This record gives sequence, structure tokens and C-alpha cells, in this order.
Amino acid sequence: MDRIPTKARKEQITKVAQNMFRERGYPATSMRDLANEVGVMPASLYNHIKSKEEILEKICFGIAEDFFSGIKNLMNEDIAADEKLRKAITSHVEVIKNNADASAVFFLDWRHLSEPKLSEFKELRNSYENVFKSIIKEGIEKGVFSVLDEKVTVLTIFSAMNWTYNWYKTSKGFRPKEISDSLSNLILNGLIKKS
Amino acid sequence: MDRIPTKARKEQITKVAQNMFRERGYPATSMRDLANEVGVMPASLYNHIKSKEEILEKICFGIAEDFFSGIKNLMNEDIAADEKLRKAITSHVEVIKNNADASAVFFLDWRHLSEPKLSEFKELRNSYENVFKSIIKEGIEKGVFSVLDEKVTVLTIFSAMNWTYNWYKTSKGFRPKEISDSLSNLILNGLIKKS
DNA sequence: CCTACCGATCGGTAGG
DNA sequence: CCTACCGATCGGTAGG
Repeated sequence: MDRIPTKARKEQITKVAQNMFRERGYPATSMRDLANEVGVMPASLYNHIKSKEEILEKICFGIAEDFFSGIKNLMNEDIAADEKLRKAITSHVEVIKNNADASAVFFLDWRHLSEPKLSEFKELRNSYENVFKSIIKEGIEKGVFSVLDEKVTVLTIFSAMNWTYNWYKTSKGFRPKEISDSLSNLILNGLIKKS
Repeated sequence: MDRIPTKARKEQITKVAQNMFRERGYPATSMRDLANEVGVMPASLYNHIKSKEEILEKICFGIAEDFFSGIKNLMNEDIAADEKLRKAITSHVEVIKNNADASAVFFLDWRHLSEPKLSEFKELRNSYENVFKSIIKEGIEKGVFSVLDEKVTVLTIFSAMNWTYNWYKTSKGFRPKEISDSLSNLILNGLIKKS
């Protein structure tokens, strides 16, 4: 009796959920809200998903995978640290651009995962961040980068990158290349004009 | 019959709420959770507060005031744009350091305000951001700063600054001076070593 | 995919 | 500040 193929319906649920979680946050989005937006009765959702949290898990771990695959081939490339960082930033921004809603959920609502998924998630995110850390460390060691405090620097770069999901909210015409270029330029060269 | 003076109790409620909202988020924190942590029955909270949302409002607007008063005297100072930006960043980080929990709520849970407070909040935050924008514009006009994209630059600086509340979570020994110096240095000079 | 319904929990009030 | 309680809403299940 299904009017829509099961697979398509499940994808639709995920897509709508991503958007609603992003707009209102995970705890403030009820399954009734979600069902209403999807166009089915609340109970019908459970034909396609196991629980509300399963949706959150799918979103968070799905996007984590995207972030990883974006930089997978980059790590062992034999290029200078600044070029490597530039490429990593570009990849990161690209993933966010292609999944703006899911990225927002990834950054804001991951904390509503429960154990053991929560620890698993933190671990994944940690190892992703470590890739960036190692690039910056390499740059410092080889004398390409100069920083006051390594920890603060790495976290600052991450916070700057992670904020970019805000730029694709209503797709105001921001192009990812614009953003990653500008971001890379600011991080690598700073604000002050070089005379 | 009050065991604790009304004023002190109200302050305690706000303080505990800040911490719980920060840890779990506003929607995921129930009044029962809050009452339990405060050490009273849930109904007793309403002798000190009007509603759950009133607490959120107090937190968000209180910290907004702090941010403003921190840079109030800075705007008309006759100093170079880079020095002005450095001072503004220092003030911003200082406010966050002194109110780490409230700042986190300010950055993450403001969206759960309802109208008309929501619009009021957005306006306040906008005018605060405009102070930073004008500093950066001034720097560009006077040839002190060089940027690829003004909008991206301003937002990036904000995202970098706003992330700093994360560094005071468990007060891991980060000193605000350390953070604001390192942050200012990265934003002004960039990563790349100047030979 | 729907109707009907569950126990649990929500923010908040009445009344003392 | 507490006891007692409200209607509304929550995530989810039974059964077809």
C-alpha cells in the first residue's frame, strides 16, 4: 500500500530531519513535527526508522565519513604544509557546502547522541582534527609556519572552518571556492597588509 | 520559611541554569532537572522566576550587555585599526572567560528565545558585530588590512572568537591573555612565517 | 501506511 | 518552600 518506495521515503525522512534538526535543534524537534513535514502519520515513521536517535546517528556519522574521504588522499601528498592546509580547508568547506544541513547537525547536535555512539563519534572527530594538527605541526617544524600557541592556533582554525555551514543557510550565493580561498588567505597570511 | 535569602536563591538558580543549559542545551534541560540540582521542589522555582524562558532571556541579554560595555570606550579611541582590533578581541575573550557558561548559552541557545525577544536579541548581536565590521572596514580603507573577501573575513574572525568559550569548559589552565594574544596574532599576521 | 493508544515527562498553577 | 495536580506533549508500540 506504500505510495512511495521504501528507499525513497527513508531518504526523504533523513533529508527533512536534517533540515528540521538544523533549524530547531534535535531535542526541540518532535517526531510529530517530523511526520507532519514528511506528510505521514507519526507512527508511520517507524516503518522506516528504528528511533529518533537513529536518525541523528545516521546524520552525524554520515557526514564524518564525508569529511574523512575528502582528505584521505591528501595526507601523504608530498607538498608544502601551507599548500596542504589550503587543500584540507578547501575539502572541508566543500563537504559542508554539499551538506549544509547535515553539517550543522554534525556541529551542534552530536552531543545528544548517547553512549556508546557518543564516544565513537568523539573519537572519529578527534582523529579528523588530528590530521589538521599534524599539518600545522609539520609546518611549524619545517619553519613554514610561525605561531604563538599551537593549541590555540589549531582550535582557532577549526572554529573558523566549522562556522562556514552558516554561510549556506539560505544559499545566499556564496561559492565554496570564494569561501575557502578567503579563509585560507586569512589563516595563512593574516589581515595585515604586507608592504 | 525560606532557608536562603530570595536574592541569593535567584542568583543560584541562574548560575545552575547556565551550567545545565550549557551542558545539555536549553530544550533538553527540564525544570525538574534544574530544581533537583538547586535542591528544591520543581514548583518552588516559580517563586523566584516567571518561566523557564525568563531564565534564558536573563542569560542571553546579560551577557550581551557585558560584551557591549567591554568595547564601549574603544570605538572612539584614536588608534590604528590593528591595535583597535587587538583590543576588541581581548575584551571579547575576557568577557567569555569571566562568564564561560553564560557565553556558551549565548552562542548556542539564543535561538530558543521566542518573539519579540528573539528579534531584540538578533538586533543587539548585530550591532555588536557591526563594531567589529567597522574596525575591519577602517583597516581596509586606510590600507592597513588586506583581505580577499570582507564578509567572509568578518565572519571568520567572529567564529574564531566565539569558539573560545570552549577553552574555559573545565578551566584547563588557559589564560585569557594567552588566548587573545594568540588569536590576535593569528588573525593579524597569519600562519606563514615572515622571513 | 493508519487508527488507537501507552506510560513518561513536560512547563506550570492552586492553594496553603 | 511544599503537596498535589493540570492539560499538553513526548517517543514509541500493537495490531491490522
